[in-house]
Amino acid sequence: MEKEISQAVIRRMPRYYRHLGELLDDGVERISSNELSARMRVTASQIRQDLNNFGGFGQQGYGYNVKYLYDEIGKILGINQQHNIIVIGAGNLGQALANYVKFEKRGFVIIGLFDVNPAFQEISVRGIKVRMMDQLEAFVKENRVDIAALTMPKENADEIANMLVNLGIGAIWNFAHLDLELPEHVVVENVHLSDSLMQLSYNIAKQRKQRDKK
Amino acid sequence: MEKEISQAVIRRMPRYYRHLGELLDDGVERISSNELSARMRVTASQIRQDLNNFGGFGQQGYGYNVKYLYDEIGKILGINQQHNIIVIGAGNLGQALANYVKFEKRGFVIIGLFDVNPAFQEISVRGIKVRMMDQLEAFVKENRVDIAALTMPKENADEIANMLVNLGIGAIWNFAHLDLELPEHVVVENVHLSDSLMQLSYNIAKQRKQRDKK
DNA sequence: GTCAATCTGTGAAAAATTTAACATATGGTT
DNA sequence: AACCATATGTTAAATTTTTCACAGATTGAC
Repeated sequence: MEKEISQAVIRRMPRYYRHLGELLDDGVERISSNELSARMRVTASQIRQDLNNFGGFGQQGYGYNVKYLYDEIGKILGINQQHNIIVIGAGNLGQALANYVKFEKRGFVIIGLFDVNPAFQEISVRGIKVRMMDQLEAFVKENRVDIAALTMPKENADEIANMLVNLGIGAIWNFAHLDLELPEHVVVENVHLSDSLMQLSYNIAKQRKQRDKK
Repeated sequence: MEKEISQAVIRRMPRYYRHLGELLDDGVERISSNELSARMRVTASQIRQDLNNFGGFGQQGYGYNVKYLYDEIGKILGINQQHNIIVIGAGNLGQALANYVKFEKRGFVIIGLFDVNPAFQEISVRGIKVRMMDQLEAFVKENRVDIAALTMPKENADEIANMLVNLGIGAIWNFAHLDLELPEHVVVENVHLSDSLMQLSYNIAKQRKQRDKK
């Protein structure tokens, strides 16, 4: 009889994880929801509510043990287990992801990098050679792939995403600027940079209006 | 007496804009909230409520004129005016942003690219030479810069962000993996890729649980 | 020109999320 | 050992967000 935890809560968890990691690096051993609240600019109540969705990690009169809470949130987010990632699209963005060392510390390992452009065959990123798309199917069948990151142009993204799903891949990290049409059971996380930029643009205009009013 | 429009609504607007753009490309002239609802997998009611925050763009018995609505949302998002962007950090991610031609169509123009690493001085992206950080201040004073995109490592991100704000830049597109500490009036849009990846990771675990239960 | 079908804009209801409030447990101090 | 300050977990209230429902406007068919 587990209650579903809302995505609103899940979206906040990585941020808690990040701040706790920073506290850990700074040698802080314990923290109260109030202190964390001041640091993160959210209400202490929200922090306690969020955490209590997963269990009581704190102690009355003491607060939270930073290391313990950090580890627990890590488990919740599935960081305790390895995730193998392939990146489809070896342009700058694909290479940026492949280069990002920090991901590996969290168990996210880039095991393959694919592109249609033969020019990329020359390139290898952190020891991973760029493979051509016609090798994709064989690769996926030979290796466990948990996540496919789509960093290619949107034109054929939907087609390739469906192909990947048919090959058994259950999760897509989508950077292509479109909404993928995929079966229910596939987990999709979108990173729409242009959407983000437009939100920024809106808020710039809003801020200007507020300023001019004064 | 304007009511504040919630960020929840604003986050959805670029998605409407994107879908309307696709419809426009497909030559669709009009669309009802119901049709759009089916396409976008959100309720028709939400679409109508969202749009009505900004005004009545539709017509009873007819629906919405795609071109008109597209343009209106563009205006709302501030896409009708040019935004000059500088990118701090000329690594793969910075280059990816600088290379992304589509942004320019929406009025987002990358006018400068900066890095601390002298090795990048050789590189230029779409005609933009990478400048060294010591030229940043002069550049910002000579050019109107609306947005600074931070694509450098987190270590000095906060310091540089504050420097940029002191130079008069009012908006930060932050890709560094930390929460910036900036004055109230600065508009910040975060793109935390590792947060996104962790959310994906959580949802993968959740999906596995659901599947195994059956 | 009339009428049925369509579809928006909007007020109200329902649901979800956030914040407040507090009972109760723990730690540290004297 | 007793007591006060601290701080969680949790229930309840407040707020926000989403969905429902429908009056009224418009279109298109005949």
